Amino acid sequence: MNETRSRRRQSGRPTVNDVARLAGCSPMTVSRVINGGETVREETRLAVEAAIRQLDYAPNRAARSLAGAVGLRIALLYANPSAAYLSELLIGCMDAASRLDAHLVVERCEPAGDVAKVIARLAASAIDGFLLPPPLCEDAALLARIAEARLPAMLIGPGKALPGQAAVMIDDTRAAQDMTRHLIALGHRRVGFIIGNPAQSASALRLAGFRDAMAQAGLAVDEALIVQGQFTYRSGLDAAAQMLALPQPPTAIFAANDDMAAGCVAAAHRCGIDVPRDLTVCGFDDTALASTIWPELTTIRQPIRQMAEVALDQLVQGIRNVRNGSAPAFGPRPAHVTLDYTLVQRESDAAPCSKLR
Amino acid sequence: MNETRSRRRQSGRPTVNDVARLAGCSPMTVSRVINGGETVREETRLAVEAAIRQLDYAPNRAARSLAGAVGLRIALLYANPSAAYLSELLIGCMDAASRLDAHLVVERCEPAGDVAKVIARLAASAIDGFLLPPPLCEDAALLARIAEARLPAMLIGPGKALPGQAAVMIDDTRAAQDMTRHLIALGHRRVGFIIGNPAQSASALRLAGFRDAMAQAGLAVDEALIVQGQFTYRSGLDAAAQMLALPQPPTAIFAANDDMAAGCVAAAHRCGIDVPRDLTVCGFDDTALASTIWPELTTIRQPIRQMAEVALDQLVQGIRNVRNGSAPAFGPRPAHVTLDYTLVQRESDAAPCSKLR
DNA sequence: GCGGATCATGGTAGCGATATCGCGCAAACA
DNA sequence: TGTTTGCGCGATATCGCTACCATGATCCGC
Repeated sequence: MNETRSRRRQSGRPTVNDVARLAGCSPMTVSRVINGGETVREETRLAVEAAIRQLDYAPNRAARSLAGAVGLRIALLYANPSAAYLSELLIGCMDAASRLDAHLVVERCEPAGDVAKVIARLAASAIDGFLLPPPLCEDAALLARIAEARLPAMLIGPGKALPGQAAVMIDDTRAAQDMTRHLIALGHRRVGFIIGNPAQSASALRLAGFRDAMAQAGLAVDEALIVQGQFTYRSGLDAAAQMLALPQPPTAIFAANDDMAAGCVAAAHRCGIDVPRDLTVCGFDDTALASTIWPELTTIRQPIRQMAEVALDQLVQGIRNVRNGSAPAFGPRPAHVTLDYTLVQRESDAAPCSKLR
Repeated sequence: MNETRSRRRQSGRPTVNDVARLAGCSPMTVSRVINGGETVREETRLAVEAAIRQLDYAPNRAARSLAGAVGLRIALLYANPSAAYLSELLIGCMDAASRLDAHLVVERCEPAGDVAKVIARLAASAIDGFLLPPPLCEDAALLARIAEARLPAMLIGPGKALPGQAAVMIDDTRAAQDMTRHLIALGHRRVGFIIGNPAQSASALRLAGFRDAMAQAGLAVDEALIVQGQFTYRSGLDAAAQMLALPQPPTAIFAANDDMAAGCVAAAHRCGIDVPRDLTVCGFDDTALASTIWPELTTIRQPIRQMAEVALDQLVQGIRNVRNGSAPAFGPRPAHVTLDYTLVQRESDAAPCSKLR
């Protein structure tokens, strides 16, 4: 009767018992090996590991969490619904969450709102950690509340690496440098720059990258061609209008994000200036807008999905390490992870038009 | 010893047993009630439901799936990465999925690609049903493959209700009527319309709504003011340019989606026409673009999130009903669900300017 | 009015893993 | 030598729920 396996058996997947039998030990020992067991002889461990490999065994999640391994609940907070960013983020997080067997709680959280209440509620509902995409990852009040609740957080794409805060990001400065070099390589000499919202530190980094690259190419930067924006379409439109009204307008404008770049294109069209023939415009972020408008924008793409995955990986691993005692407290151990971006060339850039040079 | 509750007890959460005790029945009956029990007396069901509410009981996911309730895997296929739409959709689906304890598999699927292969792979990986947002919900080849695999699908926002296909949608015709009436109420008489991509049936419905409302108001429609578009920014730009070049241009343009409306605004600005002072422009869908550009678009918002939730609800319930035998096969029982839309008034509309009248 | 179908419900046995004990056995101590 | 650790490991008891029968009750047709 033992050999007539219950038909309830969900799938042909091997179980701890199968592994144990093959390894010649008890299921308990198998479990110990799997969970970073400490008191297992090397020899035994190897046998178990071999058995696991041989059977292609993978622990059953449901059983594991039922048996006491409390579930891991991660809150993904978001504020600025830059939808393109959010959807990529969500997809990355969902993938990682299902892989890591963590439960993802997605919640909107406006910085202007009652942040403390949101955190308190989440903390009370047994949340184990936070994932904070921009602009939340730079919200000091929010970070303080989370720290008070003694909960770990992982920052996604903050401009600046905050000490003591684990983060996944790209190198904004270098990306801006690359884009600037790209413009210079096209032949542009008078290049304008529209700065992003000063409250987000990525703005300063992108500006610095721009200045660096210009300086390295031995090009002087006309301060009249560096205009403050706010990351909004409208601010880009205004900034571009201002630059194009100059006696000697730029032949290219690098906007610190796509929304502002789209505004630039609109401003140019209003002045009867063709993009990219008479003016090159490029953005940053590669949001949906970049490939919606016409001409489609040359921009910098962040690997948002991958960033989300890495962030969740790190967060979950950190929390598990604390739980099983192999780490005293959640700390940014691998500290900050920096991933690669891509320069996406589309249709909004070209060599400068001779008549405007 | 029975009263010294095991310290392994994960949380203070109530269990089926608690509910059963309170309801005066066995845990088994509680389980039946929860899972759309069929053979449960009305009286008993009510008692159980009352107990569940009183204890604020919620089934334990892990236990449920461990106990043999095979997991429900739903594939959400998407193609056109209109990011705004996608992120709303994802959030709605995730909410519903976590509530219903279904596993969501999100996958990109280009209609141009090898659809058959994608479906085959998914079907092989034990997918139980599909969620199809536009434009996939109108892809006949895709629907045929899914039908061949004998898997249920739920359409989200198809223009037309396809017989035999369960769907969640809004009334496109009525929404277009409402928007048109709104324009008429503002005083517009010469109203242009940009048709969407002819491959999506929503296009025809929106056009029909426009014509209906105009006719009802006793206004003649100048066929020169009805231009074919493609749902893209560029097509909207071209269509608007064409209309504005007419000897007697419209005072308002209703574009069948936001991208095209944004193109209209750009075309107007290029001609030195101010929006909304000299020209009213409105869109449809309320994607992120609508509130990104300037002026922000007056448009129609679909309750995408809610649509996603309803779709998943229906799909999961349908599948569970088939599984537990209370339905012979997945069928569009509540058939088509139609949800309400909202007319979002922003800054791109105004009463017609007298000088252009 | 009786056998057999159908219904509403309960008892029991797991699903696959881990928590908790406790047992041997070796090294370390008194 | 007797006792105390401590380590490596196994037996057992759940975790919360549902599948699978078994049960008694009601209902039907002949």
